[in-house]
Amino acid sequence: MNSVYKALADPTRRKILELLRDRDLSAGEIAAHFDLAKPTLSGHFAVLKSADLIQADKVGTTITYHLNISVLEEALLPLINTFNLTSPNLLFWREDFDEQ
Amino acid sequence: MNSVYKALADPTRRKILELLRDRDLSAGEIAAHFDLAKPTLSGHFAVLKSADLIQADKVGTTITYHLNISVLEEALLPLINTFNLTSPNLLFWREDFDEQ
DNA sequence: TTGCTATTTTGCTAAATACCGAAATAGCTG
DNA sequence: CAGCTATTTCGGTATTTAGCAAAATAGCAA
Repeated sequence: MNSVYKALADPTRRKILELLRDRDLSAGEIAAHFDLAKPTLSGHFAVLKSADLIQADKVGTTITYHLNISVLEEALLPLINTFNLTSPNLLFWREDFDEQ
Repeated sequence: MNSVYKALADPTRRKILELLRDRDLSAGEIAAHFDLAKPTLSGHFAVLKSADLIQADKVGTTITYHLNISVLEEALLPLINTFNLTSPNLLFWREDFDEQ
């Protein structure tokens, strides 16, 4: 998932994801956390959307963004697994589970 | 930390890291895996080095690159922890590191 | 020394990216 | 309808990036 890694390369976008971890936020609420113009943030939303990392839900004139955490997981776990970045027990446990 | 994410944003560099996971490789050996000119690869090595993701050891005329896995860990674990990316069921989605 | 090998540095494009202000879109309300 | 709000799209610039060929560096060996 190259688009996910590209999306994560920018600190503003990582911060947006972090904000959305706590709760869904509108574009304006997110923009309030940054010293950047709204069109700039809108561009970041588009990058995150095209990587499928966030989802937009429009109600009236407000667009609420929601974190798509499973996409982040799907993209990063291959990396984590390739480099054994977590305890190997996890994989062990999973294999045990499989046998049942 | 930002430099690590920037380094990971390019698929060629992710592939280089993946190659170095198995064993240390010289610049030329790495270059043989790609259809890119050597100066281009050399530029990628420089990016990975400045992110401290790899280490260069020169013996004679050969430069051998070594993966600095702890730097990758240190950079990614905050992300993994922030988003609680360790649920074991997701190991089902394991796929080749840079597939698509 | 000369030549060969491994690799980087230089100098240059083309493409991508981040940013902004202004304009456009779209929904709401009086 | 007109005006207000939320957000995006448009058009532009400045910076960064990925790529290459050619030149430079550096070690080795005849």
